[in-house]
Amino acid sequence: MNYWIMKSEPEVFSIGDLEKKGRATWDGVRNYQVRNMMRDEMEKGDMAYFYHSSCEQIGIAGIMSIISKAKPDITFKDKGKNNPWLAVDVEFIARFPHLITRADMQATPTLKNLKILQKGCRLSITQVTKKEFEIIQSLSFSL
DNA sequence: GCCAACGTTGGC
DNA sequence: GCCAACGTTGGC
Repeated sequence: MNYWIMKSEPEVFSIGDLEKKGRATWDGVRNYQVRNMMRDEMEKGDMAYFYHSSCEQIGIAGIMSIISKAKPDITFKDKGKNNPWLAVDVEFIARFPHLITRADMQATPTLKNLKILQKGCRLSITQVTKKEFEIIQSLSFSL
């Protein structure tokens, strides 16, 4: 069982959109490092936080689970080339009553190694430890 | 909107 | 395979 943080711009796809749909395909990943993680390390049953990026309120908005293995990303449209990209299906679990902001996480010393907080991190999906996952969950209650 | 930090591309 | 130029990401 693995734990993840997955970024999305809420103007494109938000936790509210996922809540309405219940399930969705996490597609559009166009980074080989991220693709390889999806292919090699993501498993059905993994847990993931939904992170809102590039917006007014940056931070973790809720929880979802991974409900499929990596499969071809059908949003890739380039006939003549074979499709290197992958997607996974996710399912809504919960929306946090209050967003856990980036600043909240930066102010938490035990989260200082979070990849998402490192300068220059542009990976849309990063793995977190079980410990970090639990610390974030505890923040959702204490804020 | 700015810009640093990456990733990708393409000529050599 | 090197590396400059370019494009993209994403916090601020």
